[in-house]
Amino acid sequence: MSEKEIIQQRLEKVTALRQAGIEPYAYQYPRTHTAAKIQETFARLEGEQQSDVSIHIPGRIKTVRLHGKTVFAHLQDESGQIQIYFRSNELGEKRYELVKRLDAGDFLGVKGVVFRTHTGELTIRVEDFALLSKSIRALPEKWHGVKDVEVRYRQRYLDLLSNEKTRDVFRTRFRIIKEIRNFLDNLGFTEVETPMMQPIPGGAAAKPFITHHNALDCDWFLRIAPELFLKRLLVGGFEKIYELNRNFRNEGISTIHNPEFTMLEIYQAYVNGQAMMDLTEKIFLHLVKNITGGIKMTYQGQELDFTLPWRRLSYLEAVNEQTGVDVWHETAERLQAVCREHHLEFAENAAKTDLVELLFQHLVEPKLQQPTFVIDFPLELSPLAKQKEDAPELADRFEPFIAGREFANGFTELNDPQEQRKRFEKQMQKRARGDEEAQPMDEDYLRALEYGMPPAGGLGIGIDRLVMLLTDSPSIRDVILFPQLRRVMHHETDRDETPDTDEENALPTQEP
RNA sequence: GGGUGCUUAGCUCAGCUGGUAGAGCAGCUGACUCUUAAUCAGCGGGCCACAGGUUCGAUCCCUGUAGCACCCA
Repeated sequence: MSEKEIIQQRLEKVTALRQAGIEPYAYQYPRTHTAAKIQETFARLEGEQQSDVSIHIPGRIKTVRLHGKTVFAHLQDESGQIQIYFRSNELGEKRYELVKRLDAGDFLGVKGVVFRTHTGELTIRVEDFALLSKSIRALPEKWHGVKDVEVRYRQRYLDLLSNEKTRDVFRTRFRIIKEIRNFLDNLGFTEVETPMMQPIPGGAAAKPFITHHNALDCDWFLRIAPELFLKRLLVGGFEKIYELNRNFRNEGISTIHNPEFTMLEIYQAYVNGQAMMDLTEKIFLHLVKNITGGIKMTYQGQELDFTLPWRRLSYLEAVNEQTGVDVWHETAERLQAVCREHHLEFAENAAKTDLVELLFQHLVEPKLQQPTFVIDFPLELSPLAKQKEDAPELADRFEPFIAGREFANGFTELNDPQEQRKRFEKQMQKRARGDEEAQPMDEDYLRALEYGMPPAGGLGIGIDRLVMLLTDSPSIRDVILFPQLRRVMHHETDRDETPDTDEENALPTQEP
């Protein structure tokens, strides 16, 4: 039977139910127990015993096994599954006829007593039931679930309702986020909110998404980072703050990049980058212990050891070691030659630091499997970070790498407004040379610094990659509920059913 | 942006050297009052992603397009 015919048939069931005086889409159902609660409460029920009182439980029918005068089915709710058992002689012929018309996928509420079957499974002997919502499409295959990755991402609800593992990953994701908030709140940090729509997209090296404000007739940008606004809050007197929310970057999509992603940024007044490095270790250790249960864990078959302290590695020394060249003191020509040796492409006008960064990304990063802090980045790559006290060409900055990936970025915040202005000017020169990711001048931010910003440490942690790590997921799409995919116009079946409407009318519009 | 691969029933998948399509699940009919991937007997269900080309004939070969995946930039 084709999909269309199944839908047609189920719609006929809906009509038939209404004619019989039964509303197939209910408003509510009382719940005394969840599936997990039943398993827990009646765990010691044995033999002919059954619960003294009737319980009520709503859920979705996952499987149905029809046996003439009896029916077994499994009901699934958020907590798990419970078997339910219908008997013709207990329900009466008329009610039993309705049971036989139920489909996998329907939401059902049942009232009954709990007992254990001969094969030992806790089961509800149904005394009464109510249809809560009629499903008119066939559920994914009960044994394999949805496998097609495209369906899993585009119709995540099917993935969630048919694959236990997917539910687990997202439960863990939201537990991680909650755990981070608890951890920071306990340390006295305040969670704040700053603009998602910004007049100047700053705080990171990335291309922004552009949006348009109609009333003001001007372009705004979806933020690539909240950094510059959070530091304005330091100027305003906040001392320990964090923001945990979405950033948007207009870049390619890959297994570790989604155009919108979740970022945690933390700022603390009166401490330096070293303090933020300590905080990074504490946060990671806390999460690894809480989520995986130990201090060592496995990611994609590789064991990772989070025992403190993590290895510290100088950025330049690491590149020197991998290239066998003292990169900082070489000419651009020599660095270009080294890049070519390793088959790395670069722009003809690339600055020396860009070439060194290229070498770092391709030769050093893949080697950093065990948790490692890379420290002392070139200042030119760090326009918002303070210089190292004893090495002004370097930034007082660090990035932790795990499994060959960057997980965070932190530094002592630059609070000298004159120096910050110079850094912006240098970025503007890069922009003029065609570097679209160089950071634009932000006069409003400079003015804030001129009023005085306390010394402070800052830290940003990419939450999606962190969740990938802790759930052993190979792709960022596995940890984002609705990852960004290309637009598909309409499904074949939807097209004929959709009435002809003007494209404009189909879009939601805001009332004046 | 470049390369490679995938797209067959609602779902999970077969399909040989080019001869017009198969299974299991789900669905429908029937049997069955402790089943659990229930079982047994039967029946339906396909624009083989889309558009061209080659051929007497294309799910299969060629070209293009779309979506997805992986690798590279």
